[in-house]
Amino acid sequence: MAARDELLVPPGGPARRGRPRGSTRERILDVALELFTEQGYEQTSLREIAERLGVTKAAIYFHFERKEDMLLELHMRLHALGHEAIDELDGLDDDQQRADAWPRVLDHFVDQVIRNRELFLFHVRNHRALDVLADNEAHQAENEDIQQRISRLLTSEEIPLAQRVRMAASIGALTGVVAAGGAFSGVPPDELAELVRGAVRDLVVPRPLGR
Amino acid sequence: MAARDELLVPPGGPARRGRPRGSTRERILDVALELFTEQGYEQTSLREIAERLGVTKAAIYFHFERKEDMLLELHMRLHALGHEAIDELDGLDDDQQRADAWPRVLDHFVDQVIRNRELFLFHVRNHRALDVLADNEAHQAENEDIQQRISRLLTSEEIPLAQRVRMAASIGALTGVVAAGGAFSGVPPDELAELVRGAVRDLVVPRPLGR
DNA sequence: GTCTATATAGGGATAGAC
DNA sequence: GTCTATCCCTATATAGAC
Repeated sequence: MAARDELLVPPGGPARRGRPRGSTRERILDVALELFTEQGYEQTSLREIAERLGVTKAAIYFHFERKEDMLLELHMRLHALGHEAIDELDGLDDDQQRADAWPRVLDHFVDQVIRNRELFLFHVRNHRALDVLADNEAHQAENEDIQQRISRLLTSEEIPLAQRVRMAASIGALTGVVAAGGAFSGVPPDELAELVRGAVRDLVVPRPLGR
Repeated sequence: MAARDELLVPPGGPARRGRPRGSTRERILDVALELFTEQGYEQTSLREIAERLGVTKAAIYFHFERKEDMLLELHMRLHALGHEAIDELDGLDDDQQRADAWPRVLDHFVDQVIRNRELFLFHVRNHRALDVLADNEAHQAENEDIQQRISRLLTSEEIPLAQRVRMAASIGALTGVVAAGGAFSGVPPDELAELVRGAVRDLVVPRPLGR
């Protein structure tokens, strides 16, 4: 749990506790996050990362054995964001209950996502690239992520189709706002989160009275 | 207009009018669409496409001068899908009017997208890759696409933030359903489109009476 | 911790035979 | 229209000097 929270410190953020662990390593990850998000993992070469930092490729290999390991570390930070949602869903008995709890879970999830826009966007744009981590131990352990649970819910036959469609739509709506990137980058996270919560609620909670 | 419609014939579909123009070329595009969607444009090699067709890379170069040209041709087919929406938006005077027409435009757009799921998904997953077409003549001519218009609307200061957020969310919602891929692939297009229309309408049309 | 140099693999693209 | 063979470039990754 403590370890989980530690993953959430903002990349390159202010409070660097304990040993001043290699600022270079952090700087590499910062640049990697930025470029992976912008261009995609596979389109980003080590040379590119190294150049932007003013070092050589070989220098990077001192900090990360493989290119994959950067992807892995960034992905781990993201996992932490979904844990509350997972815990909440796991506490329920069947898929219909999980579907009905969706508005509540989503409410909280929206906050997490909006507040970690860049990390989330990195994930959205690279989730296919994560396949390369398939046979990585550390990843296997931490895996079983939200994405998978959600897919399972979306295909569950216990839930009416209309409800499943709206669940998929609500995730998409959230993603859409984050992916609109530039458009809302000036809006304070709390304000944006509130607007998005209102929107997805209308999407996912049936209208009370006749149209 | 006629040419535009012709682009919409289903890839590898039944009615092949005029000269039986090279079935090989069509088969290449079919495979390309599938692999580009699945793995991404840049992650798909010509060797891979060729292998699946049982030919060699060089054979592909007979039909397409450059790899880009496959991307271009698929992209062109997609452009056609957005034209009604563009025409409808272009008929209006200012951004606020366009924003208010959004529900109507979206209604129609949902149909187009759902009925051409694979092509749309191809686009969503590869729109960054389209940058390589930046200096292509044929593309320039046809360009000025919906994506751009939408971005412009989303950043327009004439439209209240809350409304813009909901517009972004509605696009995302549609994308989310399509991207959920497997989950709804069994559902007939018309039924799915109707469900999605209902959902995005709740998102984008303000609730009539007090909560 | 960072460098230069190199090994190895795979990509897109072209030439020329059939 | 499709093949074989090849060119050139860039990618990840490693070895070994400083």
